[in-house]
Amino acid sequence: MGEAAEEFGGVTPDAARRLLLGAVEAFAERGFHATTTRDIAGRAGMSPAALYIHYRTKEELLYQISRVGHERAVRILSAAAEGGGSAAERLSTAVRAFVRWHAEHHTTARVVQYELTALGTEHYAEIVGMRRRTEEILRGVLADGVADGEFTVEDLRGTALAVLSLCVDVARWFRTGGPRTPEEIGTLYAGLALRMVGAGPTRSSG
Amino acid sequence: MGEAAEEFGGVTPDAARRLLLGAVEAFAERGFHATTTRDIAGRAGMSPAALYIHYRTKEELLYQISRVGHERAVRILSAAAEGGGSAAERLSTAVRAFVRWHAEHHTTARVVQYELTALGTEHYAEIVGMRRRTEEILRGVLADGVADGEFTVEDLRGTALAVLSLCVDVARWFRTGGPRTPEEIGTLYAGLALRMVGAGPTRSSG
DNA sequence: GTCTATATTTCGATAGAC
DNA sequence: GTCTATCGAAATATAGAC
Repeated sequence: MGEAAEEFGGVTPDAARRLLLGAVEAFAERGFHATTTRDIAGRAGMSPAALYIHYRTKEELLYQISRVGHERAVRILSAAAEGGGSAAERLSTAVRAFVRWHAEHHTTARVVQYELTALGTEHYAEIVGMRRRTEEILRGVLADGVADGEFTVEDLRGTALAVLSLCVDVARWFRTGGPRTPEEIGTLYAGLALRMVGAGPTRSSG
Repeated sequence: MGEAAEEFGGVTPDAARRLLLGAVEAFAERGFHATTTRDIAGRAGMSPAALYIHYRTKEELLYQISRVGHERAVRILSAAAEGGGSAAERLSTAVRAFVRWHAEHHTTARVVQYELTALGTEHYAEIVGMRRRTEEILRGVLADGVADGEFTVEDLRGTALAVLSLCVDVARWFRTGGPRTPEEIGTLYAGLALRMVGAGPTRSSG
């Protein structure tokens, strides 16, 4: 199927997982509102009615995708950001891992990052809370680097947001089979992020 | 109404412009597929049927918004990128202007940047062509800077795409009344872009 | 050009057999 | 737990009066 299988491997029963994977693909291709429950059920090899045995509404499918995806994204970012090493090393590792996830799991990531607004009010609020945590984690690394004198950043909040923008947007344009591997993009972006905070390798000025 | 009025001021007759402005607002808030023609007509103070006097389909509204918006965005970027000065000056001016437009006209920009996939096949192809031009313009500035020795960039294509990601993503998160003005974000991002190409002011290494 | 009224289609979700 | 069949609502787009 797709690279989304890895994210939702723990979902049971089997039919519920197949429906979730079908929904990820469909939402990523067409968007939540343009996707029909018939389409989702069809991708899972089931009748339209079968969807409602495992999920109460179409929105609940989006919520589960969004929740599990955000949990994974936060975990990946925090594992790198709160690991060992200098602020520069942690920033580099965090951006590389975060970007790599957005490229490798671009189908899931696209839904996670760009279909938020289709969530119901309460689900939306919950997800927004997780996204705030994401910003805080990255801002913490930048603050550490500034305190250490490793980074030169005037607008901490704005720069952290910019680095996140860079990472997240990978999900929008990445296509499997393109000229760069997820690993290569991760390495490129880690270098760009270091430069953005004033810690990157610069030219030998001329 | 909104900041979109400026973009579409030249559209006549009056009813056609009001419908376009209503569509921009609705598409930006809910997305193309979640927006009803009744909603658009309602925002324009008209009946649902009146829409079809001025536009053949809902998709044609999106196409007009997308076309005019992309034309404006390309013009803003190219005016700065192909102006005078060093590569660093042109990059700085281009990013500042491009970001500022995405912030000031975030409603239009959100539709322009994130509702592309709802376009019909032929319209989509036309818009993709304009977006390729956008990438080429920015890549040209970066190439100039590398040739001059002003910039240090290994992956020209990847770095140009990253700078564009940064600019475009402003339309996703910007809210009027937030802590920063469009001008301030433009200045911040111009500095970040310079750093990304190895031309930014860096710390006095310790 | 704009309205009221509606044709036609399609969608999300449910009922009931198995 | 899955299916066939379908309900009721809502959508895009059109018809015809004014």
